[in-house]
Amino acid sequence: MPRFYLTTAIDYANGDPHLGHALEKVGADAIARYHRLAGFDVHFCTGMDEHGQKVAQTAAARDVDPQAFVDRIAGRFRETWERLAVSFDQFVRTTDPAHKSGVRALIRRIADTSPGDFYEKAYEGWYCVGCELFKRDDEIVDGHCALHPTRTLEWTEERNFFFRLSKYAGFLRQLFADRPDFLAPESRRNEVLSLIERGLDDISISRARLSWAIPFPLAASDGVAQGTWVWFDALPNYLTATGYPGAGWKERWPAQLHVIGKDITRLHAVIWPAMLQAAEIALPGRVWAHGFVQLAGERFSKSAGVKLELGEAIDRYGADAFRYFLLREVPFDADGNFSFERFDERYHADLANAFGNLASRVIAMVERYRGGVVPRAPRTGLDADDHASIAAYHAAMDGTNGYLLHEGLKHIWACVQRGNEYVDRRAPWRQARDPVLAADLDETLGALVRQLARLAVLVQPFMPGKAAELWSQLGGPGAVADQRFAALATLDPAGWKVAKGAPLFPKPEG
RNA sequence: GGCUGGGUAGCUCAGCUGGUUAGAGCACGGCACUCAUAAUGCCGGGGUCGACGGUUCGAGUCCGUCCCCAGCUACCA
Repeated sequence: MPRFYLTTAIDYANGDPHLGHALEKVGADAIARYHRLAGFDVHFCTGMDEHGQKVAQTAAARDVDPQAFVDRIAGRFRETWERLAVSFDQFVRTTDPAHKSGVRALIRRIADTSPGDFYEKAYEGWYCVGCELFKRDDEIVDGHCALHPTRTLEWTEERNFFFRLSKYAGFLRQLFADRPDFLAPESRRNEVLSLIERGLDDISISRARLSWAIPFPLAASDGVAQGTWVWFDALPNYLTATGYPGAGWKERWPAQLHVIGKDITRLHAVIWPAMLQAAEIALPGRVWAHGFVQLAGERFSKSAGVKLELGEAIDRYGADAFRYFLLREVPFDADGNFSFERFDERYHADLANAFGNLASRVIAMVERYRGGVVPRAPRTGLDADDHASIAAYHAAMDGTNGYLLHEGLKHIWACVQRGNEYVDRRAPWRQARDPVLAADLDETLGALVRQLARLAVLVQPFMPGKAAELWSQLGGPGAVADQRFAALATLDPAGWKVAKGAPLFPKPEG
């Protein structure tokens, strides 16, 4: 069975999960579930980035131990993803002992494999004891730190380790030439290409005085202990999650796909490949940079003040509808908007009226006209037309053209629309009135249940809960999650016993 | 400041190498149907295609200038 190891970005443990985090996790989950249905042996990894000055400061401000603080945040993220049915197989945390030792092993390996890629350099500047940070000129007001005007700034020198990123410009240029699909969508790829052409600077990768960090494994010449700076701490999580450098890590690595936000493209498409190359470790297959959700047209990000209670949005119609809305409304290769007005519209139009009601009317007619048993029936034009839509669905979902989840949903809904048209055109209630038309009625109902069974599978990556409900109402064997796309063309529900349940997408009264 | 992408119906968008009356979904209006969550199907109204100028027999579709939005990036501080 082909393997498919995919990851999401790990989120910074400095606040609660929000809509932006949710888009990425839900999108990656749809990709993961899609690949399971396509027959891949999927490993889906997500997690938390828990070190750094900000975390330490926030924890201190609340008078708690940093580890206790991140434990609590990580718990809230996990709970949120579970509530959203994100089917991760692994939840990595950068404070995990295994991650920490993996990072140190990776750094030592680079030092061994590519001696000279790490070097020490002195850095000097104004240091604020209050912030425990060097300050840029624009952060200094009247000779004092803007945040700590009562403290005096100290002109300080410290030695840090640097990574010779500049050395890898040629390698990266070659990488992007050889593997045009390494980074997508194309707009992101072009940005990174121009970045590389402009030239790359070496990056600083350790900090003295950084206490809440993985101890940097190489000794500085001045004897001052260094903490590992973010690049070499967070990025390797994808690798350490495989157990690196322990036995068996190569069975999972390299990852087939990193799903990230467009704001961290540079880290994943430039720094990360260079790090791996320096260690002579295989590169991941692809990096996919999704866009952002905006709220009422305003930029929504970890630091922005624009907020929306995630719980409130999920509670409105449930996790499945929330997942559907996000992935349908926000193009997965660009930005999109979230609004409750739009959410309500789509819930009613797409889910309740079109999809839910199609299931409802078809199942009701099978019960009423055929005692609940799906009649044996020949294939029809409905099947043929649907298969064209299904081909388009795969083209949007399987990665060959990127991961255009919104397009995938669009093609599923073309089937839904076709199903409703078919019902009206065939008018099974009329066929039911005339015994001479019994075979026609069988054909109509058989075609429709066949379509619903297909739809349950196609929609499963997006709405796993509702897909299972529908599958169960149809009387399908086993679990919908265990179905395979390959078997869809020959899927035949003849003989299944349907049982109409509660509406799939009930409308709130009023 | 530079670079990239974009500005098309109320909303979200499609319109390939220029060619008859500019399309889809949602929203809105009318008709049909009654199996269904008063759901569905059909028909329809609605757009100076960011602005101005140009090329052409003919331009959302090409060229120039400008305005606006988003992203990447630089410099100053």
